[in-house]
Amino acid sequence: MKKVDIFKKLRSSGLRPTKQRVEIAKFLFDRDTTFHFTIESLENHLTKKTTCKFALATIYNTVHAFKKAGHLSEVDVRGKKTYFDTNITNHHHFYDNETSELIDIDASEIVIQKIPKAPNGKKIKNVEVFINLKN
Amino acid sequence: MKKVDIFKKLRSSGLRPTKQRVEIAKFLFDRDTTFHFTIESLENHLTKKTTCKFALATIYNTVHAFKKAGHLSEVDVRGKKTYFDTNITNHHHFYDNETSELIDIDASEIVIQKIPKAPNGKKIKNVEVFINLKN
DNA sequence: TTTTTACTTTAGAATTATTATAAACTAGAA
DNA sequence: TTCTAGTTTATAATAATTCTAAAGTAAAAA
Repeated sequence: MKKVDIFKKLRSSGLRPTKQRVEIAKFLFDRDTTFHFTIESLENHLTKKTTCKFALATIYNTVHAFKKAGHLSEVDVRGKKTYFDTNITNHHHFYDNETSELIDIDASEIVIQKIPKAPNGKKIKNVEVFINLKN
Repeated sequence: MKKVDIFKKLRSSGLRPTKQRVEIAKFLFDRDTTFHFTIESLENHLTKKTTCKFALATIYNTVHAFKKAGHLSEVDVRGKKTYFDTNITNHHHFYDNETSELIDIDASEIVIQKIPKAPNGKKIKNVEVFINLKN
């Protein structure tokens, strides 16, 4: 992923490229592997590794705008904090309870042989597999 | 499930059978099908359908004691509220985003053919399948 | 380039779900 | 019946998140 894409991400999310937003986008999208984070972990990084100031609200707003635009997905993890994922493809997760770490599993790595059909007038939107790990 | 079990549930959770706890246990366990709830939905029912008073803390404490004793399980659902399930067997869920409703799927209804092996020194604790529904 | 306007950031307040606290109450043992 | 340990309760505290309104800034208009 190239740096130039960052501005595309911002534009397509309806966001002006301010200092803060560029730093957030750079950190989230200018990387090769997918990345899992919480607002808290993102804030820690930003305040440590960049020179500019970040209000929490700015981080929340920017992350939500990216999510709304489809550049980030949200992962359901037991607990209070919301986890986000830069991988927006259909995929699954390992979750390590000891370290609270998420690991992506490519959709092709899991094959489901049998699945119940959706109830009444409903359809299946997507299937998420969550594999809890232990030591 | 019979009413007599309720006292067993309470005892095995280390709880004295107070008015409030008996009502909660009766509502949760004296039923044929599994039940999904949040603390809020449980409180709504209890205040409407019973004569005794419930402090929120009592509901939280009782539900957590049941969970700790293994009489309730927790379900990961996107959102702020914690969902509980009276089905403590290994099973899966449909989730209807429109109605915020959970529906149990028996473990035997889903067969997984291919699954990645756990990373490094980790083992698979359990596999949860979450099927999102749409209209 | 300057002005203007609409969008942004920010600190702090508000909200929501949950947990902790400490005083008044109660079940069950003695 | 009395006593003691466990309970309920209202309220405060905490944690994550969202809201707000004033001060700041990017980009369009002049």
